[in-house]
Amino acid sequence: MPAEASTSRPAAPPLTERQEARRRRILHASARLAGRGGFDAVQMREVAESSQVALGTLYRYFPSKVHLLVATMQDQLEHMHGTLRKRPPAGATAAERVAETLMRAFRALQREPHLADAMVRALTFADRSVSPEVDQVSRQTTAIILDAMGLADPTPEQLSVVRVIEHTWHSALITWLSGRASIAQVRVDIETVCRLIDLTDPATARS
Amino acid sequence: MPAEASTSRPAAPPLTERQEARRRRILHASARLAGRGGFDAVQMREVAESSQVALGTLYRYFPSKVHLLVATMQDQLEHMHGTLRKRPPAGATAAERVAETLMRAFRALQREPHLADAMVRALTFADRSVSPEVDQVSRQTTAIILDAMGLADPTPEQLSVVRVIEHTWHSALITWLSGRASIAQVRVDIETVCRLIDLTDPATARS
DNA sequence: CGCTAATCTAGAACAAGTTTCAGACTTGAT
DNA sequence: ATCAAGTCTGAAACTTGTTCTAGATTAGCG
Repeated sequence: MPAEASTSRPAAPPLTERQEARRRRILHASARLAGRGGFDAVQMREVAESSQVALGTLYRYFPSKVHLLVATMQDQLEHMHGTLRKRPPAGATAAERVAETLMRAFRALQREPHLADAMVRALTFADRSVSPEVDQVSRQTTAIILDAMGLADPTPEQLSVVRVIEHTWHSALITWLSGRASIAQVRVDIETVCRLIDLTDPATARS
Repeated sequence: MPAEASTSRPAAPPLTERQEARRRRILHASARLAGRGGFDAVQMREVAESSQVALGTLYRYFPSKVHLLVATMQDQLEHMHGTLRKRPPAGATAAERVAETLMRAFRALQREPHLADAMVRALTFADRSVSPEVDQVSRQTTAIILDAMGLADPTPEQLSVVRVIEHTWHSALITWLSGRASIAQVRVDIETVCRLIDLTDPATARS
């Protein structure tokens, strides 16, 4: 499977400038509303009005609220990945670096808990019709973790470890967002799951 | 914190027989509809009609669709735990037994993928207002895993491992349900995360 | 039994996601 | 410049979760 081709739909027609601008306005409005009351505060009519676009147009760009929020998350993740590239984690072992990276992301989310709520809820609530977009988010997250590990071409075993880390990351986030786990618990759980890394291949520790 | 008291609301008034029967009918209808089309197929009006109860009554018993589906999951989990007790897993190590238990549960869910979809989506979509109920499900799951490990009083470290396993379990289930991961991948991920068990305390292996 | 409070019912009403449609506007090609 | 095809708009309609109300029923109690 080709690396880039798989991230774009069958043949995404290129957007004109005005269309690109509309798309931006929509994503911006979505993030703004989400930053206020979370998932419920992102109301499609309000997003449309706020981004100066007709409701029908909003649905042409994003076929559902979940699509919209997942796209919003893609947007935010790109930011995050960029930021992380600039100041890479400094831990000695791969496990430490991944844990540090995730905790850094976690602190960023803590600053915008409502936005985090909207994005994560959308992500886990997404059904099959959103699979390509969710998958894209997953790939992006995988890339961030592999970056932190300093791995270029992981073994299937290591990929499984990365998936388990992502599982833990998403689910721990949810339990925190819904008030069922403390920040401390999330940290401990992240550190716990990161131990799997050195278990799989202690050689990645120093490199 | 008291063991039993925390699972029941401030003072759950005892239900009369007819009320108990209504509650059963509702849960049964919910599971039946979920078994067909999953989350979307569980429509409150239809649940009400199907269980011969007025819509308002349904909402008195379960204050939202998510509450209803989480309660449905509690119901199913009890079944499952009972079944598991009768034929406990036979692995040599704690990790093997937990993996076997989860895979058994997974196979059960595969038989009713739509029901699984409805329950898991509800679980992860639940907001703070459903926390007590979701927490109850979480405790039940924890109990099942600790049972499989053969642990009576776990350390905080071990509890973190169990939480990570639960995180992985839920999230892996979601990726499978939304068609983004294969059954084989789920198995591998479960086995991967279970390795954390022996890492924490190899002594639990035989017991 | 007869009363009172709580519960249940049928149905309307409301809220927000989604769909639809007729007409106005853009875009790209000729 | 002009035409056809595609896109955008505004507004109404539809769907399903949720709330509300007025009246009927039931449960518990003296």
